Amino acid sequence: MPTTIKDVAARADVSVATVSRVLNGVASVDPAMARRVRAAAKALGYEGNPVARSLRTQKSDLLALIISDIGNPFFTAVARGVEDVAQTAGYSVLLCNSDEDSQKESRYLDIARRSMVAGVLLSPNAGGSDVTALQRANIPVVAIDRALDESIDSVFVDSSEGARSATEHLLEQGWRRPGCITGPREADTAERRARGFREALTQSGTHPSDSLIRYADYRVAGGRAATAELLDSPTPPDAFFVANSEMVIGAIEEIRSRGMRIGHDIGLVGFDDTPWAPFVDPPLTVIDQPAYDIGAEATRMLLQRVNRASTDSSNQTSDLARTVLLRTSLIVRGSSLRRL
Amino acid sequence: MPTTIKDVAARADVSVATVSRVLNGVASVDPAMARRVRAAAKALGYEGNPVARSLRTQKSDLLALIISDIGNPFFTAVARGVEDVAQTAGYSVLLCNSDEDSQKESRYLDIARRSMVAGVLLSPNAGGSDVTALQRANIPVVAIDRALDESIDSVFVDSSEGARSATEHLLEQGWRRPGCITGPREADTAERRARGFREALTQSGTHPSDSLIRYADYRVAGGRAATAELLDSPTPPDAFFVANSEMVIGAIEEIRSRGMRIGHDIGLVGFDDTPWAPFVDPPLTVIDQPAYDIGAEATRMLLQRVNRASTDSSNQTSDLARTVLLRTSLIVRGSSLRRL
DNA sequence: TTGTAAGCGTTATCAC
DNA sequence: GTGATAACGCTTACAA
Repeated sequence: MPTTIKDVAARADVSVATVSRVLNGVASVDPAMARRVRAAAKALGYEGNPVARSLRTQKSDLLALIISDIGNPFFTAVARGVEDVAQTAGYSVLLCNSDEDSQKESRYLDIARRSMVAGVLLSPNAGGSDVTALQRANIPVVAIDRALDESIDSVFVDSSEGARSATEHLLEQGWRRPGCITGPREADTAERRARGFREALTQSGTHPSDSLIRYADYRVAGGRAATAELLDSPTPPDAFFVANSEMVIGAIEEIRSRGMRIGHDIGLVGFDDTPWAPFVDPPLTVIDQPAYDIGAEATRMLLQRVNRASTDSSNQTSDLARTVLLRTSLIVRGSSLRRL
Repeated sequence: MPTTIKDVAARADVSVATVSRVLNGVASVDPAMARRVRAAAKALGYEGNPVARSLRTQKSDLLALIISDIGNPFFTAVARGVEDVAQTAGYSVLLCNSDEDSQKESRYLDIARRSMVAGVLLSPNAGGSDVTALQRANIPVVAIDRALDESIDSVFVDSSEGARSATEHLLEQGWRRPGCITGPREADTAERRARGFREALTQSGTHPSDSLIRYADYRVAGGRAATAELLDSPTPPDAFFVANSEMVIGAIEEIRSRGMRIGHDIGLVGFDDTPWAPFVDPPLTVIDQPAYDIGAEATRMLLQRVNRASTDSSNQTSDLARTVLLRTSLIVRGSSLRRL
């Protein structure tokens, strides 16, 4: 039986209304009384009941972060950024892993809404996510990593630029026929990365044949299968740009299993830096995303909306949605170099 | 304005009490009425308000999982196991990252309690965690990865056995002077792993000098510093057993920076398998923990407590705490082999 | 079997 | 400036 506001009121010999006012710093109360209240609250170790408060105010100090793959270091870095900013602003983060499963995702979206979270950060499922219920409930949403729709704030990197610079780098190193393994067709990041790949090829005067591109599932196994397919094609690529850090593991597996040597017979560039990238043999060249910053920035945007939503009772959808595009960077290591 | 129980009652032309009874399947109600209620609920898309329910029942269908490092693949695998079991049982998981910071941890512990979660899964902070408030509130706790205290259910692996087999393996491979880099003194896993290391040495007839053991912080940088120290000592080790997957990255960094070759000049065994362990140069030998199973099993234990706590009103601390010890396995790859 | 009503712990709207 | 009190949406005695 935790201390309630009643206990505090009784001890301070004031009404519960006054206690609430003092503790929330709303309206003005007699300084002496305020002191009594604060003393009583402290003495009793009063903490307040967030559930009751939520029921009454119809909101909480919880943020939901729904990510599509908790095993992906990119998302854990995002989560850190989110958490740091949220924490500082007095919010806590409910972290949900949808595992790229749209059923799980919509379940979590439901829970978030019904639990009256203050806002939702979402890395949308490849299939596209339905956030209309959230919008109807006036709960702000910010999309992370992938775009959602025009009415939703988003934070992500310029995927096609990243892909382009990866591919250009491969060509500069003397690889003749780069291939591309990207994510599922439904994911806009996958399309953008494929597009950047094509652009680089076109710009270099090569025709970007679709036979050099494979759409996989952003998973290790999918990456491996796609690599095998490409390698088995009549005119196999001599280098790969692989669009995330899970699939690149699969690519490495497959290449190794065929006895080919990365950095000699095959060039390789991944997407997303990881702690282990420097230690694989040879060290992995990657396109790095500022994952922490993505999380932090998205949370800042979300909290802006949250605050506006509470002040202004009007529907926030009237505001224009903002999109923040962060830059990737190329980190050159051994896997993309061409040693003969 | 979501549908409330009142709306359903009005539409079905019954009292709210009846609606509640039908939807919760408690007590018996007239079948015809029940049908009407269900129809109304469906028509209105009634979902129920978990916050109101929690306030009334003083519990929720949320589980809190507080882990000490979200960047560590071991914990993300644990999280997957937790989530799968929880999901199946109709619970959702609030995932919190304490980042090995006891302030953050106790903050999350507080939030969990005050949010009336049904139970808490905790990978205790190295410094030891205070869960007495949770126990007072009758919220079951299960410790993961590290032991907490005798009154708390726990699930973890036999750390000293794992460390012993790692060290024995190193000796069998012909390394003469294995060193050990373990976690912080306050973490019982760190002590246990150091103990296993010592035992293996003793058993082989060597005296396990403390100068071969370093306590670090389970982080990359700490692992690197400890490796450097050991390597700089008057009689440096020729092999390392490193007690987690973060620190082993630091160890590899340091060894490389000195131009030493793992698997030739230096042997190496890590703790925890990771997706990239097969690809570092040379592939990393590790002690593998069944992380997913740890999460799943811990959640099963927790849910047992949760159900008992709700049925039985007596204090659950009277039951004996259970400890489940899972087994590690040695995965031999190149880093522990001794090629001359 | 069903309905009425009392809470759960807050906040917010009133009168005073 | 302060205190009753209604309301948030639900569950659960207790009556009927």
